[in-house]
Amino acid sequence: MGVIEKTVRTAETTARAAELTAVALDLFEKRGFAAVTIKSIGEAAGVNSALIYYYFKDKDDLFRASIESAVDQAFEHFQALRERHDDPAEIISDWLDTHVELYQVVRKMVKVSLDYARSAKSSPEVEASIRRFYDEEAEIISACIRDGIAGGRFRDVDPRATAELISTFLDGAMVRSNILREFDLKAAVEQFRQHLWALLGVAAENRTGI
Amino acid sequence: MGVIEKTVRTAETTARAAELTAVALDLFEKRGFAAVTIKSIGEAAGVNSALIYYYFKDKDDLFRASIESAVDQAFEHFQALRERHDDPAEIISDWLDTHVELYQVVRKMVKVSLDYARSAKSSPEVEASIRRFYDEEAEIISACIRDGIAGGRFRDVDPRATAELISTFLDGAMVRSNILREFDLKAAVEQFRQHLWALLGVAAENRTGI
DNA sequence: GTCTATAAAAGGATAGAC
DNA sequence: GTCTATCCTTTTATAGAC
Repeated sequence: MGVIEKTVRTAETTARAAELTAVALDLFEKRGFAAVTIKSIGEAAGVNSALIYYYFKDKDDLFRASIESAVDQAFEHFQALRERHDDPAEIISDWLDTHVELYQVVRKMVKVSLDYARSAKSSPEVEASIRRFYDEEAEIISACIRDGIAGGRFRDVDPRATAELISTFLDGAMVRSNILREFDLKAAVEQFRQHLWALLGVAAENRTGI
Repeated sequence: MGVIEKTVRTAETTARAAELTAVALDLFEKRGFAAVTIKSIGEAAGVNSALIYYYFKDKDDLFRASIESAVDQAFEHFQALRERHDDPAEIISDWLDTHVELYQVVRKMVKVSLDYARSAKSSPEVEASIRRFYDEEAEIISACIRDGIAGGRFRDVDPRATAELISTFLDGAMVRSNILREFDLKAAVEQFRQHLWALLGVAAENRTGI
Protein backbone atom coordinates (compact mmCIF):
# COMPACT_ATOMS: atom_id res chain seq x y z
CA MET A 1 0.00 0.00 0.00
CA GLY A 2 2.06 2.93 1.22
CA VAL A 3 5.70 3.79 1.46
CA ILE A 4 6.07 2.49 4.99
CA GLU A 5 5.09 -0.97 3.85
CA LYS A 6 8.56 -2.28 4.55
CA THR A 7 9.01 -0.48 7.86
CA VAL A 8 7.55 -1.48 11.21
CA ARG A 9 3.86 -0.75 11.51
CA THR A 10 2.52 0.43 14.80
CA ALA A 11 -1.21 0.67 15.48
CA GLU A 12 -0.93 4.39 15.03
CA THR A 13 0.76 4.43 11.66
CA THR A 14 -1.82 1.98 10.37
CA ALA A 15 -4.65 4.11 11.67
CA ARG A 16 -3.19 7.27 10.19
CA ALA A 17 -2.58 5.66 6.82
CA ALA A 18 -6.13 4.35 6.79
CA GLU A 19 -7.46 7.77 7.72
CA LEU A 20 -5.51 9.40 4.92
CA THR A 21 -6.69 6.91 2.31
CA ALA A 22 -10.28 7.41 3.47
CA VAL A 23 -10.03 11.18 3.22
CA ALA A 24 -8.26 10.95 -0.12
CA LEU A 25 -10.81 8.51 -1.52
CA ASP A 26 -13.57 10.88 -0.56
CA LEU A 27 -11.94 13.79 -2.36
CA PHE A 28 -10.87 11.79 -5.42
CA GLU A 29 -14.39 10.55 -5.82
CA LYS A 30 -15.91 13.99 -5.41
CA ARG A 31 -13.56 16.02 -7.57
CA GLY A 32 -11.44 13.65 -9.60
CA PHE A 33 -7.76 12.84 -9.29
CA ALA A 34 -6.24 15.83 -11.06
CA ALA A 35 -8.45 18.35 -9.28
CA VAL A 36 -7.43 17.17 -5.82
CA THR A 37 -4.29 18.71 -4.34
CA ILE A 38 -2.09 17.09 -1.76
CA LYS A 39 -2.58 20.18 0.32
CA SER A 40 -6.37 19.81 0.28
CA ILE A 41 -6.07 16.20 1.41
CA GLY A 42 -3.89 17.29 4.30
CA GLU A 43 -6.36 20.00 5.27
CA ALA A 44 -9.33 17.64 5.09
CA ALA A 45 -7.46 15.18 7.29
CA GLY A 46 -6.34 17.88 9.70
CA VAL A 47 -2.63 17.27 9.17
CA ASN A 48 0.16 19.00 7.34
CA SER A 49 0.39 17.93 3.72
CA ALA A 50 4.04 16.93 4.11
CA LEU A 51 2.92 14.09 6.34
CA ILE A 52 1.31 12.40 3.40
CA TYR A 53 4.76 11.75 1.98
CA TYR A 54 5.69 9.93 5.13
CA TYR A 55 2.98 7.38 4.45
CA PHE A 56 2.85 7.35 0.68
CA LYS A 57 5.47 7.57 -2.00
CA ASP A 58 3.57 10.13 -4.08
CA LYS A 59 0.12 11.15 -5.18
CA ASP A 60 -0.25 8.12 -7.44
CA ASP A 61 0.60 5.83 -4.59
CA LEU A 62 -2.09 7.42 -2.46
CA PHE A 63 -4.56 7.07 -5.29
CA ARG A 64 -3.73 3.39 -5.61
CA ALA A 65 -4.23 2.91 -1.88
CA SER A 66 -7.57 4.66 -1.94
CA ILE A 67 -8.89 2.62 -4.85
CA GLU A 68 -7.91 -0.48 -2.96
CA SER A 69 -9.74 0.77 0.09
CA ALA A 70 -12.83 1.51 -2.02
CA VAL A 71 -12.81 -2.04 -3.33
CA ASP A 72 -12.42 -3.37 0.18
CA GLN A 73 -15.36 -1.30 1.39
CA ALA A 74 -17.52 -2.51 -1.46
CA PHE A 75 -16.56 -6.10 -0.70
CA GLU A 76 -17.61 -5.80 2.89
CA HIS A 77 -21.06 -4.83 1.69
CA PHE A 78 -21.10 -7.68 -0.81
CA GLN A 79 -20.18 -10.11 1.91
CA ALA A 80 -22.79 -8.81 4.33
CA LEU A 81 -25.38 -8.98 1.60
CA ARG A 82 -24.70 -12.63 0.84
CA GLU A 83 -24.94 -13.54 4.48
CA ARG A 84 -28.23 -11.76 5.05
CA HIS A 85 -30.35 -14.00 2.82
CA ASP A 86 -30.51 -17.27 1.03
CA ASP A 87 -33.43 -16.51 -1.23
CA PRO A 88 -32.11 -15.30 -4.61
CA ALA A 89 -34.97 -12.85 -5.19
CA GLU A 90 -34.29 -11.32 -1.79
CA ILE A 91 -30.59 -10.98 -2.51
CA ILE A 92 -31.26 -9.20 -5.79
CA SER A 93 -33.87 -7.01 -4.21
CA ASP A 94 -31.51 -6.18 -1.38
CA TRP A 95 -28.80 -5.54 -3.94
CA LEU A 96 -30.93 -2.88 -5.56
CA ASP A 97 -31.72 -1.34 -2.18
CA THR A 98 -28.06 -1.36 -1.25
CA HIS A 99 -27.37 0.76 -4.28
CA VAL A 100 -29.93 3.25 -3.07
CA GLU A 101 -29.18 3.39 0.62
CA LEU A 102 -25.49 2.71 0.66
CA TYR A 103 -24.86 3.80 -2.85
CA GLN A 104 -22.01 6.03 -1.78
CA VAL A 105 -19.80 3.00 -1.52
CA VAL A 106 -20.63 1.69 -4.95
CA ARG A 107 -20.71 5.11 -6.52
CA LYS A 108 -17.20 5.70 -5.28
CA MET A 109 -16.02 2.67 -7.16
CA VAL A 110 -17.74 3.68 -10.36
CA LYS A 111 -16.47 7.23 -10.30
CA VAL A 112 -12.95 6.43 -9.22
CA SER A 113 -12.81 3.72 -11.85
CA LEU A 114 -13.89 6.15 -14.53
CA ASP A 115 -11.29 8.55 -13.26
CA TYR A 116 -8.60 5.95 -13.41
CA ALA A 117 -9.65 4.88 -16.90
CA ARG A 118 -9.04 8.36 -18.29
CA SER A 119 -5.82 8.96 -16.41
CA ALA A 120 -3.65 7.20 -19.02
CA LYS A 121 -1.58 5.84 -16.18
CA SER A 122 -1.33 2.13 -16.01
CA SER A 123 -1.01 0.28 -12.77
CA PRO A 124 -1.52 -3.47 -12.70
CA GLU A 125 -2.60 -3.31 -9.05
CA VAL A 126 -5.28 -0.70 -9.71
CA GLU A 127 -6.53 -2.57 -12.73
CA ALA A 128 -6.69 -5.77 -10.75
CA SER A 129 -8.69 -4.06 -8.00
CA ILE A 130 -11.23 -2.63 -10.41
CA ARG A 131 -11.58 -5.90 -12.22
CA ARG A 132 -12.00 -7.69 -8.91
CA PHE A 133 -14.85 -5.34 -8.05
CA TYR A 134 -16.71 -5.79 -11.31
CA ASP A 135 -16.08 -9.53 -11.45
CA GLU A 136 -17.39 -10.04 -7.95
CA GLU A 137 -20.42 -7.89 -8.73
CA ALA A 138 -21.21 -9.93 -11.84
CA GLU A 139 -20.56 -13.17 -10.00
CA ILE A 140 -22.91 -12.42 -7.10
CA ILE A 141 -25.80 -11.36 -9.26
CA SER A 142 -25.50 -14.09 -11.84
CA ALA A 143 -25.13 -16.75 -9.13
CA CYS A 144 -28.41 -15.50 -7.65
CA ILE A 145 -30.11 -15.71 -10.98
CA ARG A 146 -28.80 -19.21 -11.58
CA ASP A 147 -30.06 -20.27 -8.17
CA GLY A 148 -33.45 -18.75 -8.86
CA ILE A 149 -33.72 -20.57 -12.16
CA ALA A 150 -32.56 -23.86 -10.67
CA GLY A 151 -35.16 -23.51 -7.90
CA GLY A 152 -37.89 -22.87 -10.45
CA ARG A 153 -38.55 -19.37 -9.13
CA PHE A 154 -37.21 -17.46 -12.13
CA ARG A 155 -37.85 -17.87 -15.79
CA ASP A 156 -35.02 -19.41 -17.80
CA VAL A 157 -33.08 -16.27 -18.78
CA ASP A 158 -29.37 -15.95 -19.55
CA PRO A 159 -27.89 -15.36 -16.05
CA ARG A 160 -24.78 -13.57 -17.24
CA ALA A 161 -26.56 -11.25 -19.64
CA THR A 162 -29.25 -10.42 -17.10
CA ALA A 163 -26.66 -9.69 -14.44
CA GLU A 164 -24.98 -7.32 -16.88
CA LEU A 165 -28.28 -5.60 -17.56
CA ILE A 166 -28.75 -5.01 -13.84
CA SER A 167 -25.22 -3.73 -13.31
CA THR A 168 -25.35 -1.49 -16.33
CA PHE A 169 -28.63 0.03 -15.24
CA LEU A 170 -27.20 0.70 -11.78
CA ASP A 171 -24.07 2.29 -13.22
CA GLY A 172 -26.29 4.53 -15.31
CA ALA A 173 -28.34 5.41 -12.24
CA MET A 174 -25.17 6.40 -10.39
CA VAL A 175 -24.15 8.68 -13.22
CA ARG A 176 -27.54 10.31 -13.56
CA SER A 177 -27.89 10.92 -9.86
CA ASN A 178 -24.63 12.82 -10.12
CA ILE A 179 -25.49 14.82 -13.20
CA LEU A 180 -29.18 15.52 -12.75
CA ARG A 181 -30.07 16.99 -9.42
CA GLU A 182 -33.75 16.12 -9.73
CA PHE A 183 -33.08 12.49 -10.62
CA ASP A 184 -34.94 10.33 -8.14
CA LEU A 185 -32.64 7.36 -7.59
CA LYS A 186 -35.03 5.59 -5.28
CA ALA A 187 -37.98 5.82 -7.66
CA ALA A 188 -35.88 4.81 -10.66
CA VAL A 189 -34.58 1.74 -8.87
CA GLU A 190 -38.08 0.84 -7.69
CA GLN A 191 -39.38 1.04 -11.21
CA PHE A 192 -36.49 -1.07 -12.43
CA ARG A 193 -37.21 -3.69 -9.79
CA GLN A 194 -40.79 -4.12 -11.02
CA HIS A 195 -39.49 -4.39 -14.48
CA LEU A 196 -36.92 -6.98 -13.46
CA TRP A 197 -39.49 -9.12 -11.67
CA ALA A 198 -41.56 -9.13 -14.82
CA LEU A 199 -38.52 -10.17 -16.82
CA LEU A 200 -37.68 -12.95 -14.37
CA GLY A 201 -41.28 -14.04 -14.18
CA VAL A 202 -41.59 -13.48 -10.46
CA ALA A 203 -45.29 -13.38 -9.61
CA ALA A 204 -46.52 -10.22 -7.85
CA GLU A 205 -47.37 -12.09 -4.65
CA ASN A 206 -43.84 -13.47 -4.37
CA ARG A 207 -42.10 -10.17 -4.92
CA THR A 208 -40.03 -8.80 -2.14
CA GLY A 209 -38.95 -5.30 -1.34
CA ILE A 210 -42.05 -3.57 -2.65
CA MET B 1 -19.20 32.05 -26.06
CA GLY B 2 -15.70 33.45 -26.19
CA VAL B 3 -14.03 36.68 -25.29
CA ILE B 4 -14.30 38.11 -28.78
CA GLU B 5 -18.09 37.89 -28.59
CA LYS B 6 -18.38 41.64 -28.62
CA THR B 7 -15.76 42.29 -31.29
CA VAL B 8 -16.23 41.88 -35.02
CA ARG B 9 -16.29 38.28 -36.13
CA THR B 10 -14.66 37.39 -39.38
CA ALA B 11 -15.07 33.97 -40.94
CA GLU B 12 -11.60 33.15 -39.76
CA THR B 13 -12.03 34.02 -36.12
CA THR B 14 -15.22 31.98 -36.03
CA ALA B 15 -13.53 29.01 -37.62
CA ARG B 16 -10.56 29.24 -35.27
CA ALA B 17 -12.77 29.51 -32.20
CA ALA B 18 -14.79 26.53 -33.35
CA GLU B 19 -11.63 24.57 -33.99
CA LEU B 20 -10.34 25.35 -30.51
CA THR B 21 -13.58 24.36 -28.80
CA ALA B 22 -13.62 21.11 -30.76
CA VAL B 23 -10.06 20.26 -29.79
CA ALA B 24 -10.70 21.26 -26.19
CA LEU B 25 -13.89 19.23 -25.97
CA ASP B 26 -12.03 16.21 -27.18
CA LEU B 27 -9.35 16.57 -24.53
CA PHE B 28 -11.74 17.48 -21.71
CA GLU B 29 -13.80 14.43 -22.48
CA LYS B 30 -10.77 12.15 -22.63
CA ARG B 31 -8.86 13.34 -19.60
CA GLY B 32 -11.15 15.55 -17.54
CA PHE B 33 -11.02 19.30 -17.03
CA ALA B 34 -8.30 19.54 -14.40
CA ALA B 35 -5.95 17.18 -16.21
CA VAL B 36 -6.02 19.16 -19.45
CA THR B 37 -3.53 22.02 -19.76
CA ILE B 38 -3.95 25.06 -21.94
CA LYS B 39 -0.62 24.17 -23.50
CA SER B 40 -1.82 20.72 -24.52
CA ILE B 41 -4.90 22.22 -26.15
CA GLY B 42 -2.68 24.59 -28.11
CA GLU B 43 -0.44 21.77 -29.19
CA ALA B 44 -3.35 19.57 -30.24
CA ALA B 45 -4.75 22.46 -32.27
CA GLY B 46 -1.36 23.29 -33.74
CA VAL B 47 -1.24 26.83 -32.38
CA ASN B 48 0.55 28.61 -29.58
CA SER B 49 -1.28 28.33 -26.30
CA ALA B 50 -1.34 32.11 -25.87
CA LEU B 51 -3.71 32.31 -28.79
CA ILE B 52 -6.38 30.62 -26.73
CA TYR B 53 -6.58 33.72 -24.56
CA TYR B 54 -7.32 35.77 -27.60
CA TYR B 55 -10.49 33.80 -28.15
CA PHE B 56 -11.46 32.85 -24.64
CA LYS B 57 -11.35 34.69 -21.36
CA ASP B 58 -9.84 31.78 -19.44
CA LYS B 59 -9.90 28.02 -19.15
CA ASP B 60 -13.38 28.01 -17.63
CA ASP B 61 -14.68 30.03 -20.52
CA LEU B 62 -13.24 27.53 -22.99
CA PHE B 63 -14.80 24.70 -21.01
CA ARG B 64 -18.17 26.41 -21.15
CA ALA B 65 -17.84 26.87 -24.90
CA SER B 66 -16.91 23.25 -25.42
CA ILE B 67 -19.85 21.94 -23.41
CA GLU B 68 -22.10 24.07 -25.52
CA SER B 69 -20.54 22.69 -28.65
CA ALA B 70 -21.05 19.14 -27.34
CA VAL B 71 -24.74 19.84 -26.79
CA ASP B 72 -25.00 21.30 -30.28
CA GLN B 73 -23.37 18.25 -31.80
CA ALA B 74 -25.70 15.94 -29.92
CA PHE B 75 -28.69 17.96 -31.08
CA GLU B 76 -27.70 17.66 -34.70
CA HIS B 77 -27.85 13.92 -34.29
CA PHE B 78 -31.18 14.10 -32.50
CA GLN B 79 -32.59 16.21 -35.31
CA ALA B 80 -31.32 13.91 -38.03
CA LEU B 81 -32.74 10.95 -36.17
CA ARG B 82 -36.23 12.40 -36.00
CA GLU B 83 -36.19 13.19 -39.68
CA ARG B 84 -35.08 9.74 -40.73
CA HIS B 85 -38.21 7.89 -39.62
CA ASP B 86 -41.78 8.23 -38.64
CA ASP B 87 -42.28 4.80 -37.14
CA PRO B 88 -41.73 5.02 -33.35
CA ALA B 89 -40.18 1.56 -33.06
CA GLU B 90 -37.73 2.47 -35.77
CA ILE B 91 -36.79 5.71 -34.06
CA ILE B 92 -36.11 3.93 -30.78
CA SER B 93 -34.18 1.21 -32.52
CA ASP B 94 -32.18 3.79 -34.42
CA TRP B 95 -31.67 5.65 -31.16
CA LEU B 96 -30.04 2.60 -29.65
CA ASP B 97 -27.87 2.13 -32.74
CA THR B 98 -26.88 5.76 -32.67
CA HIS B 99 -25.51 5.24 -29.21
CA VAL B 100 -23.40 2.40 -30.51
CA GLU B 101 -22.16 3.82 -33.77
CA LEU B 102 -21.96 7.47 -32.94
CA TYR B 103 -21.63 7.01 -29.27
CA GLN B 104 -18.66 9.32 -29.11
CA VAL B 105 -21.01 12.27 -29.35
CA VAL B 106 -23.27 11.12 -26.58
CA ARG B 107 -20.44 9.83 -24.47
CA LYS B 108 -18.84 13.24 -24.64
CA MET B 109 -21.94 14.78 -23.18
CA VAL B 110 -22.16 12.25 -20.39
CA LYS B 111 -18.53 12.49 -19.43
CA VAL B 112 -18.25 16.23 -19.69
CA SER B 113 -21.47 16.58 -17.70
CA LEU B 114 -20.09 14.37 -14.98
CA ASP B 115 -16.93 16.39 -15.01
CA TYR B 116 -18.85 19.60 -14.68
CA ALA B 117 -20.98 18.21 -11.89
CA ARG B 118 -17.94 17.51 -9.75
CA SER B 119 -16.16 20.74 -10.54
CA ALA B 120 -17.99 22.72 -7.84
CA LYS B 121 -18.10 25.61 -10.27
CA SER B 122 -21.51 26.92 -11.05
CA SER B 123 -22.41 28.39 -14.38
CA PRO B 124 -26.04 28.94 -15.31
CA GLU B 125 -25.18 28.62 -19.01
CA VAL B 126 -23.50 25.26 -18.59
CA GLU B 127 -26.31 23.98 -16.44
CA ALA B 128 -28.86 25.11 -18.97
CA SER B 129 -26.96 23.32 -21.76
CA ILE B 130 -26.78 20.06 -19.88
CA ARG B 131 -30.41 20.24 -18.90
CA ARG B 132 -31.35 21.00 -22.48
CA PHE B 133 -29.54 17.86 -23.59
CA TYR B 134 -31.22 15.57 -21.10
CA ASP B 135 -34.63 17.16 -21.55
CA GLU B 136 -34.47 16.78 -25.28
CA GLU B 137 -33.32 13.20 -24.93
CA ALA B 138 -36.21 12.37 -22.61
CA GLU B 139 -38.65 14.22 -24.83
CA ILE B 140 -37.69 12.42 -28.02
CA ILE B 141 -37.88 8.97 -26.52
CA SER B 142 -41.06 9.47 -24.55
CA ALA B 143 -42.78 11.07 -27.54
CA CYS B 144 -41.91 7.95 -29.53
CA ILE B 145 -43.34 5.72 -26.89
CA ARG B 146 -46.51 7.78 -26.68
CA ASP B 147 -46.90 7.56 -30.47
CA GLY B 148 -46.37 3.83 -30.37
CA ILE B 149 -49.00 3.40 -27.70
CA ALA B 150 -51.47 5.67 -29.46
CA GLY B 151 -50.98 3.68 -32.67
CA GLY B 152 -51.62 0.41 -30.87
CA ARG B 153 -48.11 -0.87 -31.57
CA PHE B 154 -46.81 -0.72 -28.00
CA ARG B 155 -48.29 -1.95 -24.79
CA ASP B 156 -49.66 0.73 -22.47
CA VAL B 157 -46.53 1.51 -20.42
CA ASP B 158 -45.64 4.74 -18.67
CA PRO B 159 -43.85 6.69 -21.45
CA ARG B 160 -41.81 8.90 -19.17
CA ALA B 161 -40.63 6.11 -16.89
CA THR B 162 -39.77 3.86 -19.82
CA ALA B 163 -37.83 6.65 -21.51
CA GLU B 164 -35.87 7.11 -18.30
CA LEU B 165 -35.13 3.40 -18.17
CA ILE B 166 -33.71 3.54 -21.69
CA SER B 167 -31.62 6.64 -21.03
CA THR B 168 -30.31 5.31 -17.75
CA PHE B 169 -29.31 2.04 -19.33
CA LEU B 170 -27.48 3.90 -22.10
CA ASP B 171 -25.66 6.12 -19.61
CA GLY B 172 -24.58 3.00 -17.77
CA ALA B 173 -23.42 1.44 -21.01
CA MET B 174 -21.32 4.54 -21.75
CA VAL B 175 -19.68 4.31 -18.36
CA ARG B 176 -18.97 0.61 -18.60
CA SER B 177 -17.51 0.86 -22.05
CA ASN B 178 -15.07 3.35 -20.57
CA ILE B 179 -14.19 1.37 -17.49
CA LEU B 180 -14.21 -2.22 -18.72
CA ARG B 181 -12.15 -2.77 -21.80
CA GLU B 182 -13.84 -6.05 -22.61
CA PHE B 183 -17.33 -4.60 -22.34
CA ASP B 184 -19.13 -5.26 -25.61
CA LEU B 185 -21.28 -2.19 -26.13
CA LYS B 186 -22.85 -3.51 -29.28
CA ALA B 187 -23.88 -6.82 -27.74
CA ALA B 188 -25.16 -5.16 -24.57
CA VAL B 189 -27.34 -2.76 -26.54
CA GLU B 190 -28.62 -5.58 -28.75
CA GLN B 191 -29.61 -7.56 -25.69
CA PHE B 192 -31.30 -4.52 -24.23
CA ARG B 193 -33.23 -3.96 -27.43
CA GLN B 194 -34.72 -7.45 -27.29
CA HIS B 195 -35.59 -6.86 -23.74
CA LEU B 196 -37.23 -3.55 -24.56
CA TRP B 197 -39.32 -5.03 -27.34
CA ALA B 198 -40.61 -7.63 -24.90
CA LEU B 199 -41.44 -4.88 -22.44
CA LEU B 200 -43.24 -2.84 -25.09
CA GLY B 201 -45.00 -5.89 -26.43
CA VAL B 202 -43.56 -5.60 -29.92
CA ALA B 203 -44.04 -8.91 -31.69
CA ALA B 204 -40.89 -10.57 -33.05
CA GLU B 205 -41.99 -10.21 -36.67
CA ASN B 206 -42.48 -6.45 -36.28
CA ARG B 207 -39.13 -5.82 -34.66
CA THR B 208 -36.66 -3.67 -36.48
CA GLY B 209 -32.93 -3.45 -36.25
CA ILE B 210 -32.36 -7.09 -35.47
C1' DG C 1 -4.41 37.05 -35.56
C1' DT C 2 -0.47 34.71 -34.01
C1' DC C 3 3.80 34.47 -31.88
C1' DT C 4 7.82 34.98 -28.12
C1' DA C 5 8.88 35.94 -23.66
C1' DT C 6 7.82 36.14 -19.13
C1' DA C 7 5.31 37.20 -14.87
C1' DA C 8 2.62 35.11 -11.28
C1' DA C 9 0.60 31.43 -8.99
C1' DA C 10 -0.20 26.70 -7.79
C1' DG C 11 1.08 22.26 -6.91
C1' DG C 12 4.19 18.24 -5.98
C1' DA C 13 7.83 16.86 -3.41
C1' DT C 14 12.02 17.08 -0.12
C1' DA C 15 15.17 18.51 3.90
C1' DG C 16 15.58 18.93 8.30
C1' DA C 17 13.92 20.58 13.04
C1' DC C 18 11.33 18.96 16.85
C1' DG D 1 5.34 10.85 13.66
C1' DT D 2 4.45 15.49 12.57
C1' DC D 3 5.63 20.08 11.44
C1' DT D 4 8.01 24.36 9.07
C1' DA D 5 10.33 25.96 5.39
C1' DT D 6 11.52 25.71 0.88
C1' DC D 7 12.73 24.07 -3.76
C1' DC D 8 11.43 22.86 -8.29
C1' DT D 9 8.26 22.10 -11.80
C1' DT D 10 4.13 22.88 -14.08
C1' DT D 11 0.50 25.75 -15.42
C1' DT D 12 -2.28 29.78 -15.98
C1' DA D 13 -2.34 34.11 -17.79
C1' DT D 14 -0.46 38.64 -19.62
C1' DA D 15 2.57 42.04 -22.31
C1' DG D 16 4.09 43.27 -26.28
C1' DA D 17 6.52 42.31 -30.93
C1' DC D 18 5.36 41.08 -35.59
